[in-house]
Amino acid sequence: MHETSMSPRAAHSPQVLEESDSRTRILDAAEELFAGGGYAATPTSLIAKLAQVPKGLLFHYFPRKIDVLVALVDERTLVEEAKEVDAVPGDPAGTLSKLARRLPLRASPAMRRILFREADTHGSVRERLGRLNGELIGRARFALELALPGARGDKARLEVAAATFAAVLLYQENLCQLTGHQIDPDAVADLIAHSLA
Amino acid sequence: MHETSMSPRAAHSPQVLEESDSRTRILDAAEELFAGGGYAATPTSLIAKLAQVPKGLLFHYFPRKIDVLVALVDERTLVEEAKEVDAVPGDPAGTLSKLARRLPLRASPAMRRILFREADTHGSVRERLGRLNGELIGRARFALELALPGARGDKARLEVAAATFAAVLLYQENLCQLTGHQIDPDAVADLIAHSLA
Amino acid sequence: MHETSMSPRAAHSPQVLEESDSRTRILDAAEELFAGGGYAATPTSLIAKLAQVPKGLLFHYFPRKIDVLVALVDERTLVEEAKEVDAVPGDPAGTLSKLARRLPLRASPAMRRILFREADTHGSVRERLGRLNGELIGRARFALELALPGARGDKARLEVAAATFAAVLLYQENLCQLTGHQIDPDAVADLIAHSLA
Amino acid sequence: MHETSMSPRAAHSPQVLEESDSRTRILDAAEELFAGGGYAATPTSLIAKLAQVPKGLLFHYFPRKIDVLVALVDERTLVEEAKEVDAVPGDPAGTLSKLARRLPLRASPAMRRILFREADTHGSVRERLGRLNGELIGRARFALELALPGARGDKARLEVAAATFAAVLLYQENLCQLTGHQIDPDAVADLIAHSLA
DNA sequence: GATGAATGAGCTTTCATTCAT
DNA sequence: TATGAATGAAAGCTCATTCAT
Repeated sequence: MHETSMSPRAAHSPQVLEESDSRTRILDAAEELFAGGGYAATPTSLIAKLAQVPKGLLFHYFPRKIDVLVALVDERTLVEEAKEVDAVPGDPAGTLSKLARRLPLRASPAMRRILFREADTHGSVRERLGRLNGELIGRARFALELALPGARGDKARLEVAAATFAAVLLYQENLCQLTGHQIDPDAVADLIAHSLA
Repeated sequence: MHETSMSPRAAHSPQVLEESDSRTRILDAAEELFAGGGYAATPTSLIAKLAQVPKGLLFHYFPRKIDVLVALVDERTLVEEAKEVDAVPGDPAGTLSKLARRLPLRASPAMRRILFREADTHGSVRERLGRLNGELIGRARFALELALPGARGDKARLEVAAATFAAVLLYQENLCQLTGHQIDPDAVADLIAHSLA
Repeated sequence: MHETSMSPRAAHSPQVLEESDSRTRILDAAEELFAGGGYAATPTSLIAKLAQVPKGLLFHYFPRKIDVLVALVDERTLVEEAKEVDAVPGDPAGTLSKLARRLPLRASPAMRRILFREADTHGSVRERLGRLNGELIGRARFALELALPGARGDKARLEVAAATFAAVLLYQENLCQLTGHQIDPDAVADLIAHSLA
Repeated sequence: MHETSMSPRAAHSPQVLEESDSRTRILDAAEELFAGGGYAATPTSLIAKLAQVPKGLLFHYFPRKIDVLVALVDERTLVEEAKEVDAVPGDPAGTLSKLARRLPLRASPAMRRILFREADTHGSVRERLGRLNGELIGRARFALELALPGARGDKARLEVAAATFAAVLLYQENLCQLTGHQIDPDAVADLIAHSLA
């Protein structure tokens, strides 16, 4: 409806998904391929082919291959400030469950897989992974503090609980699928809540 | 019977010890390099150089590069049957702590890093990672069952506790060091024990 | 009279001086870069960047890269007719010294370096280098004839003297600086004068 | 005689010219091409083709393209110590002429052309050119000292004469052929001898 | 005139793998 | 079993040149 009524030049307007700009298509392709086969094993030629751009254009935007990975990490793993944590006082299990459900923050599963795989190869990736992990722990800690207003458990135990929950969340998504072992975040939330009771 | 030394002779003659055989040195080098930079980013020439063997010899033992990885996974990630779990009835926290301290099973930290990184690339690696994870969970479950003879918590909760503990152990070793966030396994053991009380 | 500004208009309007026109800036940049790294090793993109013009504009003025070199040679190595040679009769040494001091003719040191380097690659460059060399020899010969009115030495010896002086002048500038060996043109002028005495 | 009596493997022995080893053929090809078109404008693929070796082998011997140039300079521009200079006392002109005829030292004309062209691009090349020039001047000075035992001219003038002769020799070979202007070294030797008389 | 994204051929280099010895 | 020269496909990257705006 919109497309036909606009103009013959509508094909070039940004809202037409099929024709998103080249740079974005390159990053899309790279995200998919890096997540699937790893950075080192993905030739730039394959990225270009999947993105349907000539190989030279890839290097127009990203002078070196590593710049594609860096751009991906810079632009697609933004860890937004935890504006509001949806905590339910007196219900730490439910609070953690809610947190788990909002997890993606702004990094797709593919991006998180990339962060894990390439972390020890490239400094900037490692730093982002650290930030993501830190933010997740911080958010879990904050949520638990709100959910347990009495501050019943000591600080240290809260910290451990937050780190454990973060570990399960990141671990499960990135690796349990590889092994086939599933962990139900809600059950873990429940477990942790019990331990703080 | 012996899996690392093929010839009984080599294993016994003392002077061979210092000049460990070429095949072993190749695997040692590959383990180090694959863990450090990843399989795809490690040239066979570098493996040969680090192992101090000529390039041709590497291909004598391992006709294709992938065979080095497969051999590594086959020979250096053996998950031994949990013959005995050192459980202390009535002390689930201590029991888990003991389990954590014996974790290496028979896969070195380097090998575990390799398993994680290359899991989604090579089927045989993925399968091993699954086995390792499964074995760890199973052992944690069994340990907890022994430590809590009354079977106080229901089966499902025990399972979640075991999976959570396994997740933290593997997560921390493989990724916390990358991010700098430390998790104390003993504190997690304590946390989980509390949740089962 | 004015050699750099082709159009009288540009030469007179004051505001144009600081923003010298794009074409000139391109040639300035190319002269510097070709002299420094050689024609083949200098990318057009670098010329454009140094000239602070967009890449496309360079190809607007010079459709092919080689046209930049040709324009440089055409416009910046003009060998002017030897209108007047400042000869001092009876003082061949002083006459040659004067000639040496006016050497630049109208080719900068950078342009002469370019002529030497690219001579065997591009015909038009080679031809210019030949003209420059010929003109220099001719001028030296003429100067010596004027300085030695008696025509004491035979013609052939005068010719050799002129060629030797030209060789030293061109050689010294283009290569002595590379090797660090200095030749004082005045001393050579003196030497040659003696040989003709 | 030797070849046939040695063994069937004689075909691989070094004295069979037709089958000189790959590394030498690569350097031969590079010398020819670098002298002709310049280092930067010569693709490694062309070197390999002319040398009749696969492209990969070139990089087996010379990991980077520049290493070919460096090897050429290292191995084919040896400046031998001037053991004996063939000086004729009382005949400086003849002495210089003799020197000129032995000029090649051990750098072929092609190698000398390469030294000149690539001198300002690569430090090691520049250094060799400097050494070559210095050695030539030194030899000319020494020859003149022997030829003029009375040390009639002062030291400084001898030095200038030596430098001038060296300049003409190097200049003529590398550049006069480009421009077509010939300088007869014997005539220059004569000229210089006169100036020292 | 001015602009910079787009293009693809070609460049240097890497690398797994082979093979004669 | 041991060796390293040999091989060529493919990788990352460069670059002159075009072209729509």
